[in-house]
Amino acid sequence: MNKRRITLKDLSKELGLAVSTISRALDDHPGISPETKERVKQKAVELGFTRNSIASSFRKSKTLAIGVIVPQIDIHFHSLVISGIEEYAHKSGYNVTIFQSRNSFKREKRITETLQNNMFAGVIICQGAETRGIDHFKKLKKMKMPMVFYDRVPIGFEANKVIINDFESSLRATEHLIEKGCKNIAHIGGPQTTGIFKSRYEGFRKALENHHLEVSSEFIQFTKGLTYDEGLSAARALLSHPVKPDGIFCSNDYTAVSAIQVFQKNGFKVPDQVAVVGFSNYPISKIIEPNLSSVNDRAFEMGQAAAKLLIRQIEEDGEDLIESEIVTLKTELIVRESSSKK
Amino acid sequence: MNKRRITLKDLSKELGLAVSTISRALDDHPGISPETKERVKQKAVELGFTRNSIASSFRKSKTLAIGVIVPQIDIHFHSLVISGIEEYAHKSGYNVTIFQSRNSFKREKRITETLQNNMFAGVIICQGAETRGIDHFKKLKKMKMPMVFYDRVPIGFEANKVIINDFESSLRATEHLIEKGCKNIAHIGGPQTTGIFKSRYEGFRKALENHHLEVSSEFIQFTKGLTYDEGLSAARALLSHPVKPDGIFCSNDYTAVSAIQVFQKNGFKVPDQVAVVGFSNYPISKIIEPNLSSVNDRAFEMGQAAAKLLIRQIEEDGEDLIESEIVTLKTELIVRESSSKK
DNA sequence: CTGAAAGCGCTTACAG
DNA sequence: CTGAAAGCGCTTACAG
Repeated sequence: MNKRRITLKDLSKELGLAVSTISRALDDHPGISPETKERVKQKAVELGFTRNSIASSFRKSKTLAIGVIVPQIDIHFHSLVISGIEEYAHKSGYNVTIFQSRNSFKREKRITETLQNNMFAGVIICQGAETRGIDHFKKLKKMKMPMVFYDRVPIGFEANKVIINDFESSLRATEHLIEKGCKNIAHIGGPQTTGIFKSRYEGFRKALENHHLEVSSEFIQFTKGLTYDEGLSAARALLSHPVKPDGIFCSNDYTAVSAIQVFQKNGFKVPDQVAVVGFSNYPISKIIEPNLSSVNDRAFEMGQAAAKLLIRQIEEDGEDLIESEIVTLKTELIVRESSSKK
Repeated sequence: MNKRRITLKDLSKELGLAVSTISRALDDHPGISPETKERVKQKAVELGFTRNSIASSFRKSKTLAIGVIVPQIDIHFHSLVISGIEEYAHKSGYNVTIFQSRNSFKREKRITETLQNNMFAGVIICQGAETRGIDHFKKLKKMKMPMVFYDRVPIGFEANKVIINDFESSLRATEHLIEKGCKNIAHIGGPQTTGIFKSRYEGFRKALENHHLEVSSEFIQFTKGLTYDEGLSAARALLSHPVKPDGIFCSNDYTAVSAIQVFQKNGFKVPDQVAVVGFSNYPISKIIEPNLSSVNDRAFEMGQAAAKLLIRQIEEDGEDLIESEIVTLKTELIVRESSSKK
């Protein structure tokens, strides 16, 4: 037999106080005497009362739950972001519910429909790679759902966003290679249909331009998903040309590791003959030998910032002073051995 | 001005049908005529009605939310487990809310208190390293909260659990080294206060015993957290002895990578002079050179199995036929170059 | 400082 | 096949 949960009514009977008084006492409502509060709280502990937060949310028609839509949670970048979100949300009394779109547009749309059911106070979203159109986001916006996007954000859609400056970060990373004396710098990049990878490529180009360096088209290797295996192929392609690069800027760390390994295996010294810089500062950058220089993309802080922005929006509640805000986090180039030429 | 959400009552007025009929029609209740169902559903779409699931949960006093307590979500093993949980839960119509204990016992206790508020239909838990006692779990159990533990599970507490056979897996991994001809096998292990790491060590011991091999205490290196850096120290300690190991079994992949690097740097050939096997089959095992042999710990499947077990328990609802169940997943030793001696 | 009462939006047992 | 009504547990505006 299931024991029934203790309710306010039970406490009310036990203590001979009105249900409303009990509720207020537990809330530390100002107009309740300290003695009463004490009695009520003691009894609540004694009977093992916990407020039914479903009933409470229902009555107040607001919840303390945040939804997060990510392409895939077991990608380190995303799990770090979620960790940051959870950290900040937890401090503020919110729960975090995760949804994986697995880069399926259909699934992403279905999730946004689920989110329209009042369960969530707000949503944090990283778009899937396959996302076409933004009607599903527009629908959420129309029903005033507080929203924050991060990393892969919809363009041409006014909303709160937390991003890093991919262009600027890549420009600086490439300039670092130039300062180290590299003249023939190659790039291993991601799909150019994705804004952030396009920006990283453009930052790379801009750095070369600023320093009047040329780059032949064979030195630009775009991959579909920046995987380790694609990185191996890209690096081999770079090696197949008569002129060899003396520096490589990669749009993530996996491909940078591939580049290091392929060049080393072919007798090149890293960093002296070819310097390599990656992007994301994954744990592997401190493990691979030589240690990999990489742009710290601030994933954890990105999560915290997104949660902060969202919760502010949830709690300011209607005073639509701010239409939307774009927070750009500062990145940092972490220089390690792979680009430390003498 | 906020538009008010559409409710059943609105549909009722629009269609001249009772609220109860609307509710049932949307539910595909058998006793409603197909024509009525059609009309109702059409109108619902037209007005953009979505059921208020808070109200529904409240009324039915059950939710479709699962809570997951993990030490830290940005550890690859846990993010993979969560991915598996989300995958299965999503298919079954459940949401997944995550909580990080960050290995703090205090935090873990606080989270279990949060979970007692009716918001969650069940919980999946991986204990924190610091957990002392199980009173907080007992409390959850007493209020009939469906629970499943995975990986680091409480001993002496009857509950559903999903685990792998750490002892057996380690025994086999060590025997693999023995079959490859290793005679002096060392071990880099985790804290022996944690059950799974103790079992891995014991599996290692058992394999040696089965083959009448001795091991000196200097060959057993326990670390606090199996980190890469601790692995480096442990490997150096192994090297500092006059007799060198010709095989190393490590309780995770990070320390295995450390071992490979330290031994290589000191002129040892891996696998020919020293063969190495890790545990967990992390992505890095396919990247490090030589590629690392490792035990696939089935993290994703563990998540799926845990979700399946939990949801079954939630939905069987009272028919307490099964007191508790322990699911043991089969692991698999993935042999790669690091242990492929000729 | 405390209480009585209404009502949030839904579901379901009961009635016809 | 459809409807009227009760009620889940809480919060809050109103009254005193």
